[in-house]
Amino acid sequence: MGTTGQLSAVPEPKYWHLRTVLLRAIDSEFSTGQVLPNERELSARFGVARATLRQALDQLELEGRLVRRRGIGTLIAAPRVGVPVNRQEEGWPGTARNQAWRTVDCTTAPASAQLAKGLGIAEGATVHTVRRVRLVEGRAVASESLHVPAAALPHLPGFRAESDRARSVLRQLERLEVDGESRSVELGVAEAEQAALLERPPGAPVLVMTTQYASAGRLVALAVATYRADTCKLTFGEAGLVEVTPVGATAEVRTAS
Amino acid sequence: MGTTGQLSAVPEPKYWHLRTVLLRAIDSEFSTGQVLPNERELSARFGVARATLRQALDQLELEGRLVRRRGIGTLIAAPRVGVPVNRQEEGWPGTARNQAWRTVDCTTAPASAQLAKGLGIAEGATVHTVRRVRLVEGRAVASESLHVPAAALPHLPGFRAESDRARSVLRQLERLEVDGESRSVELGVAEAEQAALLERPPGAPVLVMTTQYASAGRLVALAVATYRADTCKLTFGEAGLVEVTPVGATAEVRTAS
DNA sequence: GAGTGGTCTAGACCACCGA
DNA sequence: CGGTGGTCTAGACCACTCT
Repeated sequence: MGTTGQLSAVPEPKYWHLRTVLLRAIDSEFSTGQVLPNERELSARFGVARATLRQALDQLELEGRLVRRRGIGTLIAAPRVGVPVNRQEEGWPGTARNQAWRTVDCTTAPASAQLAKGLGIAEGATVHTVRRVRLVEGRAVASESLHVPAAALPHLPGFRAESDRARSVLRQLERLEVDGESRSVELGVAEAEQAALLERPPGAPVLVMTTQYASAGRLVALAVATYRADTCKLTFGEAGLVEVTPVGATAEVRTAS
Repeated sequence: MGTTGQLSAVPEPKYWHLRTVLLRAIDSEFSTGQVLPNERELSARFGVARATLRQALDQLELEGRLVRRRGIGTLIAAPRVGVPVNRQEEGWPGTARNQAWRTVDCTTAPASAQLAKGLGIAEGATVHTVRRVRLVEGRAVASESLHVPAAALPHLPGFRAESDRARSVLRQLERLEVDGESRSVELGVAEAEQAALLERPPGAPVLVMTTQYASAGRLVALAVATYRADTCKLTFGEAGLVEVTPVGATAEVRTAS
């Protein structure tokens, strides 16, 4: 005994310790938008390899505390914006005067097996798909694919320009009196296409929200929305019982011991 | 011109390309629980450094497609389980015959500034905190801190054993007729303590769900729950309009082009 | 002990940004 | 152009698990 004699129960990895140190520094000594020293200097200052330092920064970026911009530097991130996902706030029926969504394109095609299952229809049935981007303060925070079976929209006018068709689909949906919805949220990463729409590199973490809309007991739409996980906090429920909860996301909520 | 002459618009990083290749392989050639070849062999097979291969595996793990176990290997992950977060399903009022939650401990202490703000009470006011772990099929999927101002529980009996006090707090809350809730979900990473409860290493990605419960227009509880992002998909709303939507999390929902 | 994933290093080159 | 973060390499050692 004594060869590796240590009292340290589980020697914390360097990068994790570094993360903690940096997190404290961020909380106490820096403010939003401020740039950190560059990675080469930080790694030297802490006496670790650059890769190790980067591992710590990766964590903090995942937590939404840092933003790294190629060619610029590493900045302190602004607190995440709360994005309401109520049906009303979402501006979904009510497209008219809500600038929060920008339509990208609209396609009509037979449903894939996967999509058919999600919509509860037969594979190959015709489905309209509207792709939209959600904007908050001018920045893209989410991209959504809204799938609507053609069968659910009996009165859709014939051929039109793409942008017109998108509007038609949304308006028809609005008239359908959606009376129920079922949502799920999980973690994902942005594929190339999504990433481009969200102005992020491929592989960026996203919150994938899948919503089934029902009308008169039947599914009438399936929406798959990917929200930037770095900048977004999804908010549900009766809008704002009390103002946004600023309780630390990751940091534990502690009462004095 | 011609010095770096390439037609490839944006040369995809190797690790991202690798991820795509591996993802296809996972989808087509492997099934849940199966183990992949080890990292050294895979990196050799693809002709990349091990670190690069690991970067690709990191992505797939974040997407919940792989599980890596030290000393064992890299396995194909089971599909994420849908975890309902309705008030009923949550077994929150209704603690009695719901085995889904296991109480860890219960403390009573003055509220920190942060916590006070989240609860809309004065800093230093007494708050009961019940920590619980949510189990699904015997596995811990979430850990929750439920904060309840003492002022909201007028009839709480005096001193008791910790486990008894936890029960009392929950039962009192149950009688309070919660009539509203406001939730938010964001991405975080597990700190040491959470990580231990969730049987995950520190830094593991989690979905942080913050819930404010109201009764008669007043906030009566604040819950901060961290769900394992690797294995969980949070499901909201009128439980199951249709069965679970198996639409790919990250994979785009595509209609034939 | 043999095999696995986890951490860490020291260095290189690239892509992007601003001056 | 110089400075930044992003990618990639080849190697080392550690912690863990199973046999």
